[in-house]
Amino acid sequence: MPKAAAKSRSGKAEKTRRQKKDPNAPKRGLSAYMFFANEQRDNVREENPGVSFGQVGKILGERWKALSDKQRAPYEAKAAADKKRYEDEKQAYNQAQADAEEEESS
DNA sequence: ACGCTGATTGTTCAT
DNA sequence: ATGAACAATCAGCGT
Repeated sequence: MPKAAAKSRSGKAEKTRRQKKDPNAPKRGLSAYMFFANEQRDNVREENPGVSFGQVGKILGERWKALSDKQRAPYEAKAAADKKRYEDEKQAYNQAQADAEEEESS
């Protein structure tokens, strides 16, 4: 194991509370679950017809972990690729900031 | 140097 | 259009 996350993810079951305060918020990349859900969404719904989002959502999460590490690998790979995408915006964001600063200095 | 928190991402479903 | 469980993330900031 590389390392252990000794914290319960900020422990906040709030909700999609976002709304950044940055000018061009470099929204991070998607996560492995996003890609996994993209592929499994139809599969899960296929095996669980009639299940409302409540069930599908939970089942989806259960199956997600049900996969083997190498099974999630492709999704993680996408997540990594997506993160790269985010890197680009984050970089542009940093640069834009520096640029704005320069302008501000002007 | 170290760790935490917050912000974000997409699905489905209903309203 | 948005919210909510489901999971990952991980980059920036503060101490």
